[in-house]
Amino acid sequence: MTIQEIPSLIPANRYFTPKQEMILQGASQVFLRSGYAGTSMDRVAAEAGVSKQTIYSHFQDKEGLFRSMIERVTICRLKAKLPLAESGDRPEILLRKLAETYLYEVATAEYVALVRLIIAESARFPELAKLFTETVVKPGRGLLTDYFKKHPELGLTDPEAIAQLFFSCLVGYLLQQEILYGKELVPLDKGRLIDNLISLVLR
Amino acid sequence: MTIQEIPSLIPANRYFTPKQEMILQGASQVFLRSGYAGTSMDRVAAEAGVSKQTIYSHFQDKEGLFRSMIERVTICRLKAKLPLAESGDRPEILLRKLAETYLYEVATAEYVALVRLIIAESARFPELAKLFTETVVKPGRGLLTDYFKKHPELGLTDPEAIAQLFFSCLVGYLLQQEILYGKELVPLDKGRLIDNLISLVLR
DNA sequence: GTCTATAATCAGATAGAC
DNA sequence: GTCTATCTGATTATAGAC
Repeated sequence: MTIQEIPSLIPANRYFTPKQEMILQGASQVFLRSGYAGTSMDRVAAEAGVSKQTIYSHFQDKEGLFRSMIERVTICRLKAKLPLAESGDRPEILLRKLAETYLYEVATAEYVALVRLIIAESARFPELAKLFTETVVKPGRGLLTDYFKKHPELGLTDPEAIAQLFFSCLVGYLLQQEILYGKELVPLDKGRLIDNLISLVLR
Repeated sequence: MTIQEIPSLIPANRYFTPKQEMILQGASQVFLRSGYAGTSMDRVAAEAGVSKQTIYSHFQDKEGLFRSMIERVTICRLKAKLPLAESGDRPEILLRKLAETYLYEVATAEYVALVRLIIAESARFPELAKLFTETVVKPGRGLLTDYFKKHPELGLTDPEAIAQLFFSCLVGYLLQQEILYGKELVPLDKGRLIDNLISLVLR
């Protein structure tokens, strides 16, 4: 389940020069913290330590910069983290690995900010929301679906739906706790969610 | 489980005059379609059929208008929809009612736009995200938690976690399918999700 | 209370020097 | 290629007439 499977959405895995990387680094800082509209090109220039015109000479405009930044962060972040599940693991181990990897390793503050930003701009930049779905959700769901299909002894008659449900649960929990202030208002420990999710699927 | 339980977040259930209602109606149209930054006060004035100064005479500024609009839509929408579950129902009926009400009745296009907007502005307007959590998540989770506690025969040792999981699943599914273009890329029928969610919880 | 016209600000994008 | 300085358009908010 590698990145190459989504050719239409990724612009040829574009190469960036060191200066472009600097700009993207600064851009990600500001965009992830302040959102698309809340980010000025002046601020990005200051953060990246270059002048505004330099940004415009490397990226077409603000939209182009934003697109490149989201693509880079989405792909970098997921390329490293996902390929971990050994199919030889026992079901309980595999499911726990998946859920824990997602909630404890993938779901950093930066990742949460990325998700919020992609949701916020999903109408203006639908292709970025689609990239996220293709890069994060589809591989994860596919992996788990295949696993369930290979293990009929688990008694899961609709592997695809259970796999979707599994990840929906994790994403919904994250949204609830980290973005909608559930942590303050209706807190629930990550471990408790994981334990109960697994026990529901496997019992 | 009524609205009065969240006094700190709701500004005295403020009364709006007919003209203010007109403005809020226009504001909700534009804000929900174009987001906070993408909405100009000129556009709101045109949509509401009043002049800009009239808006400013009724609402302090753009932020105040936005706050009032979100509060009104959130409360109106949820006040009507949630109080439906009869505790006398059999578990399977009750869970199905809850899930179906949420996905088929509550989750209209307008509701999805509201959720997206609240997430998008959750950093700038944390009190609105909190209002949403208090109005939607907390009552739903509380209702279900109480129900699970009254029915130990279901064998759910951690009612609170299962209740959170139940709603996280629904919200995550909605986010995935409706906002992140899962409907196009990794479609899954609402009915299949509901059937599988219920079968996991009750089996 | 409501409208028209206007002030003030800000941010995206560009021109031109080096 | 990179920087400083500038232009231009849009937008929030207000002043003042009716």
